[in-house]
Amino acid sequence: MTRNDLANLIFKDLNVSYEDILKKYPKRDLKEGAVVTRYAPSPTGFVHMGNIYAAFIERKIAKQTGGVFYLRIEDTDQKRYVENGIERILEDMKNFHIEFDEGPINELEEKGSYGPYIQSKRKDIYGAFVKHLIECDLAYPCFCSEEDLKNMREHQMEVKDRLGYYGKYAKCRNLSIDEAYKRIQNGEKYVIRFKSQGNFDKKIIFNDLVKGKIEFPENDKDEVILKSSDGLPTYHFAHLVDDFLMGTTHVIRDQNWLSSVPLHLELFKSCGIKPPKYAHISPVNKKDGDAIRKLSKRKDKEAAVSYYHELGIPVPAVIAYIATIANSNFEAWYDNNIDKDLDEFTLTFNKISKSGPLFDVEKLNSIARDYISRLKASEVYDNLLKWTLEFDKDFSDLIQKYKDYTINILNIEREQKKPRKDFYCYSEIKTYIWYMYDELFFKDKLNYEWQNIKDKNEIKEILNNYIDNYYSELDDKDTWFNKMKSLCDNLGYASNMKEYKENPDNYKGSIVDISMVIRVALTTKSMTPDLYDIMKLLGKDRIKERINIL
RNA sequence: GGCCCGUUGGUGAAGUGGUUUAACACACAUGCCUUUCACGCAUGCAUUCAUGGGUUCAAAUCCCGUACGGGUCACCA
Repeated sequence: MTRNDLANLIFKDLNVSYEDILKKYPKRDLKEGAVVTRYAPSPTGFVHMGNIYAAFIERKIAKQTGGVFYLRIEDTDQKRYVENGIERILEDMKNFHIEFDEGPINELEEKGSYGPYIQSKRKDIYGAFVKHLIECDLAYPCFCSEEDLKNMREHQMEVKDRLGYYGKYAKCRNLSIDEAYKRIQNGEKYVIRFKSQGNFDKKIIFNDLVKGKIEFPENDKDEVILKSSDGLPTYHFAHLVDDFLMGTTHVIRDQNWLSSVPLHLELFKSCGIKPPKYAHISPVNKKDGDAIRKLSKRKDKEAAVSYYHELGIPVPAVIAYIATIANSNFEAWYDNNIDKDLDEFTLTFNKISKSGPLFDVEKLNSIARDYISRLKASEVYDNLLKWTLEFDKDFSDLIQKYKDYTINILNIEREQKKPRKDFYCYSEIKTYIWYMYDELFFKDKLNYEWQNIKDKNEIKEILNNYIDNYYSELDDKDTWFNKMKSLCDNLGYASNMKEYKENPDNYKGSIVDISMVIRVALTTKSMTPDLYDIMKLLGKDRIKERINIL
């Protein structure tokens, strides 16, 4: 028996060879400096902000060098499969402007010539590689049962030895070819393990693009590379094969892979393949009381992609926030280049947080508020319409019926150097402007937020006097304000704030109180945008109507 | 337990041996403003960079120890 016989027995159904595959996947023809990255999720269909953060970085790094960014589905653990998982991933990514040059485009089809991009469809490819390794005496079948491994681990803990399948613990490593052959023929279950040549007492140094120089002991564990349960490779082996064949130049992945780097480096080395560059990024964190922990899809509502969609937080703002936590210098760039495309910003590895950014909803909201404030009224209208169509049908009917009117409302104190920053999301808008629609204003019992002046008679007197003797729709803002002052003088309220502050006892109140009465009467709210504009949009008849119901 | 990584204000952070008496932004507080709130403007908010020691004329920045936090040690990715 030779190793080749053993390899042939294990892969008797395989009809591609290692050499065939190498020929089938040529090196990518890229220009100097072009980077190839990938986003490689399990097909659980669940995308959360941590994924968006990682994918954003992966895509950005590739695209800014004129490289390739592709999607690879890592479904070697079939337990993780979720119906329509791929399509959901694709959709969420697309919503955050993360698109792939290559990869699956739905459950069945894909684009790009380095596929298949779904690992479960690459079984033969992995097989050919493993077969090659067995022939080269770099891999071997292992018949240890789960029970055996458990016992081994317990023993190791007892004698305080390093955990794992290595050195003297690697029992199947020295099985003769004949014995292995026989046991396989007898139908015994086995996995394929990598035959490590490493020495734990020796150090390797590698340069992580985010974390910097890191020193590790060499790998000496004979890790499983092919599982017996489904014949699919483990992550480590799929990483080697796929990232090599697909031409990944930079592997950007979660830092939980950092400690596997010695293994991966050895895998590449034994296969005579140049390893990719690595960048290990820390997960997005969240402050939970005093503790800092990973952003959790179960505990943190803001971790879910749907949170932004349902609230109507503008996607560009979320992306801008992601960019600011990815590279802190982005914020300054963004402030100075608000009109430029985000793709013009250059993301750098050494500015990526080593310890993991803290997700801060307040900060995100601030960016969103700022973003919406810079939009034109018509753009806000379009976005608002889109949101209401999905989440608030009644309101969407209303704003469509009064389209121009709505745009005018949204335009109050907008499209100027320093626009108002009232809302950070589209779901908030209704609570700010509902009173501008008679259909909503006269619908339910109103809850007026009266301030200093609460007396109904006083209020009515002020309002009637004002509407009958002062207000005209034709007035410009200065005239409007001067008339307000005259009203104050007439009723014993101070029209000049300075004088009022000096001698408050000389007056019943000030122009602030008078303005407030008018504001609350017309809107019920004590907080609104510019009163002059509101009144102008309402028109005198509707103003009268609102005064009369008091 | 072994092996790795990290630790600058309420938060994100800038900072890579010397104009750093630690930038900027968010948050917070106070004040100002010919209409409240908001916006805006102004001011305040780390004598100090987890901690102890060392190197140096000089350290947040380099080295060592300690503490705390995180990761990993699966036929899961």
